[in-house]
Amino acid sequence: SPCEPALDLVLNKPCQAAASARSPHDPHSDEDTPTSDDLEQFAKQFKQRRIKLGFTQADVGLALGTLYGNVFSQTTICRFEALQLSFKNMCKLKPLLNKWLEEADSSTGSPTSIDKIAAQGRKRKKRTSIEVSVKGALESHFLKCPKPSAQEITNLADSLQLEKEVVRVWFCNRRQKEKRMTPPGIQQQTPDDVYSQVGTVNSDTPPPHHGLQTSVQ
DNA sequence: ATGCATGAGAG
DNA sequence: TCTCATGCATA
Repeated sequence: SPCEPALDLVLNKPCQAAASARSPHDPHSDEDTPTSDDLEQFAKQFKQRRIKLGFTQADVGLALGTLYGNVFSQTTICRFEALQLSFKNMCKLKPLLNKWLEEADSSTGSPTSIDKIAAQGRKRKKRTSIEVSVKGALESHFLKCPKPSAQEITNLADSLQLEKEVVRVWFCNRRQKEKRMTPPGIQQQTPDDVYSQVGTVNSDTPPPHHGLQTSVQ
């Protein structure tokens, strides 16, 4: 079968090797590649401030547009806050959101001009809803072969009675999901869980510092 | 908050 | 065709 055990469980991690050829002590290290933890911390702080300031995710997305010309949707802001974007994407967005944040609370009540760049005419395919049982089938296939060939996609689509294109896109989206900073299949433990976990009769202490997720269940 | 989709860019 | 950034529409 054309599908081989190409289990590239290579968890995407910032390939931040050298490249930081700057002076030993950098005062304001703001223009450097942040670490996963930096992003996590920032995202949390961002969301907190955003809410305290009384803005919705959509508000922020729009503000970025009227402020820097880059409009973003509520979806993107939401995913940023939840770390559901790729590491690279997070890094790109952070500076923008950071600047908005600064301008947001220091702003002397300057009314945000509402700039609408509406109107886009493009037939968008109606979202096809995939049944749970079918999703389960796709998921199991994905675990065995995350990158099926065109032929396999066709066969799979046929057996599941779905359009080939739908299956193809499903795999693309599923792969992208794996590349998020917070991939699916991992339970985000709340700070409280950390304590309730100390009592566990377990000697082999889990990774001292989180960061890399392990396999999916 | 998230599922399925689009389109640009790379190959 | 795939990846990647991004979002409409819907749960």
